[in-house]
Amino acid sequence: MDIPEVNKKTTIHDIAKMLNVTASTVSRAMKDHPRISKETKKAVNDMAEKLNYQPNFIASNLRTGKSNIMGVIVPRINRDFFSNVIAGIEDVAYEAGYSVLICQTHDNYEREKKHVASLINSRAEGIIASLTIETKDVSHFEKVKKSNIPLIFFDRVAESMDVSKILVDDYAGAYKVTEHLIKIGCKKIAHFCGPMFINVYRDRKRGYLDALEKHNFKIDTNYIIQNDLSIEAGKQDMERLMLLPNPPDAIFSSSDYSALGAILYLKEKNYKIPGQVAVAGFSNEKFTSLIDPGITTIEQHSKQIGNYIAKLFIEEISTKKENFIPRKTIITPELCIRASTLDNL
Amino acid sequence: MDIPEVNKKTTIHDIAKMLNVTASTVSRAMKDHPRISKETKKAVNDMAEKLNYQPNFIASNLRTGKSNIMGVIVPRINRDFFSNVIAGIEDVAYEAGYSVLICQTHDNYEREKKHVASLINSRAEGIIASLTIETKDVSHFEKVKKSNIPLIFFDRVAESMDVSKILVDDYAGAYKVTEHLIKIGCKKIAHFCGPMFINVYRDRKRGYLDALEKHNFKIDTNYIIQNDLSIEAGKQDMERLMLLPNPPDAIFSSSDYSALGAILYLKEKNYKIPGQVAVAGFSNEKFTSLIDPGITTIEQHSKQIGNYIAKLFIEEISTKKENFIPRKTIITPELCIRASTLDNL
DNA sequence: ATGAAAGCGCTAACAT
DNA sequence: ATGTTAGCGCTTTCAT
Repeated sequence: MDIPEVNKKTTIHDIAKMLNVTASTVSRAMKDHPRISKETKKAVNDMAEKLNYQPNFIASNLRTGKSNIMGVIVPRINRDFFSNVIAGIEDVAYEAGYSVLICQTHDNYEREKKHVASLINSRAEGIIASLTIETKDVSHFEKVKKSNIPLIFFDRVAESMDVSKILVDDYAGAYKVTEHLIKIGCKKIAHFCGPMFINVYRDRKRGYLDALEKHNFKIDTNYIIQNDLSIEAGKQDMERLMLLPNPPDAIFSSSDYSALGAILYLKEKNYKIPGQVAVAGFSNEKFTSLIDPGITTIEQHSKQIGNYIAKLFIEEISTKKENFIPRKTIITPELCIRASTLDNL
Repeated sequence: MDIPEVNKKTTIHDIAKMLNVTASTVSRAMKDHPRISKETKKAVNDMAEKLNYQPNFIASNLRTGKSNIMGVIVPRINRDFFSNVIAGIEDVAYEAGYSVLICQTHDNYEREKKHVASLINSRAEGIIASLTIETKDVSHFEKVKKSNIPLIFFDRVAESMDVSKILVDDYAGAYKVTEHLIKIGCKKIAHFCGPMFINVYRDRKRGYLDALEKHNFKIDTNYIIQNDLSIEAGKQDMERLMLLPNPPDAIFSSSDYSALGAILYLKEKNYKIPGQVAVAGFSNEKFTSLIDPGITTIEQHSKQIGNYIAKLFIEEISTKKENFIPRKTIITPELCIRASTLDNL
């Protein structure tokens, strides 16, 4: 009463048996090995086709110790910055024969830990990561290093770790935006920032503060608000700011999303943007150019960052470990001036 | 001159040797096997920790024939619809112990073929896919079936294939939008559609046509334009429409992106929206609620679709093949009325 | 409660 | 140009 094993997948042994050769020959024929005859190759490929043979990557990976997998861990895939970086990585990776395994943490620390463990256990050949907003302890990434898996951080990086990092010059970006706001005549420039243990938010705040100081502005701590940088937070905190006895005439937000929230609030209350309040964000999310008014923001060259990371990864993999020196690369971002800060007079 | 093998990864054999037990015992101890003593388990786990042991999923997968991988293929990950579906899949999948392997095709047919092959070869336990805009020949998906890998399509599906499909009722969505435009007083309703070999665009067009007929509208083929549904296409074709001798007073676009393009053009030329032209899209992309005017569109319940797909997948996997009957599920979408169609009088 | 042994499917060094 | 053989790291049946 046994059901015939119709479900069993074809292996190279099945092909070998049919052709009266050995598995090695089949294996070699499939990889176009130079000293397998043309006829054998054809026979093998035809038989493979006929039997619907599907090579088993798992077996091959186990044998060769190579998985050809590049793991990428990002907070979320629907942010333009991250999806562009991923697209940039993919282009280079596919070209070089790697698969890209995309993992999103949804900014959840536990999920980040799980993804990292899973990538190590799946023998990913390298891990590219941007930290969650919650990540303080990076011991899970230390394990990656210990396992001799190349690790590259970008954007939200673990500064304590001795690995390659690709960063946007957040300080310079923030400085440029702030200086631009000063130039168009803003006198009371507020700032939304994220948690200070994240490098990007810390650096953007520093850029903001330094630009103000450089231009002899007095720092008003009431104008600096830390929140989760969501649209909702932008709305609420913009309201808080506008209800101050001395409300600001500009807001520089560390995120386009909270900048958008600010705009939504200001429009609802019929403030003029710019005029009464100028608004600037950070990241050049697609929507910043679509809404009215367009939001002044910072372009981070995300796709090029992705290309660069992937190239760096391939370089690191193909360099002997002891000869590879981790490097920090800083990309200079660009100011995109749009209607939200065209003039504040 | 030999470099000591410091790079070699710890295996269960190393742990076994250290503890004077066998690999079987270590393997069992790690999986909390009932008849391994508490002490042995503790010793094994401690030693594993000490030697920085990382289980090799590849070896384990090869042995058990299970990869625990759910492959998801979508055109692009930065569309809200797809990223929400993915998030919905992830929630259920992780809960059930599966990893989700996200693949994006960028609407490129060759990439779709590669992803499919790669998922088969990596022994993914199931594939969930939404086709590229270019896909006509689905023989690569036939191979998935032949390899006995459960396959589920959603949104852009291969109708010819006998597998489970989850669809939004595009017809009903389009019908609702069109009827809504009629109700607010539009007399000349134009339509942007995508390629007719894609089910969703065909169904949306049918819904549009049927609603018009139902209300005794004469169909004007000049008002129906097929394009790639991008922002750019929306701009250009809106211009074409407005330059007709008898321009439309409403546009229903099969995509939010081309609806946005239409709005950008209309705003630039100072048409009143609505008033002169009402605009509606499809998909409820986030930006539709953010721009001014908000765009009337169709919400597809994307996250729930993801949850549902993942559950269906798990059901299919855990059902004997001969007992599983593929089913088609149709989700009813919802009309979201926003400022762009509030009234056209 | 633990050990011995076989094998998942593939590759590659070493034959011939 | 092809065959032989061993083994990647793990699981699991059968044995004790």
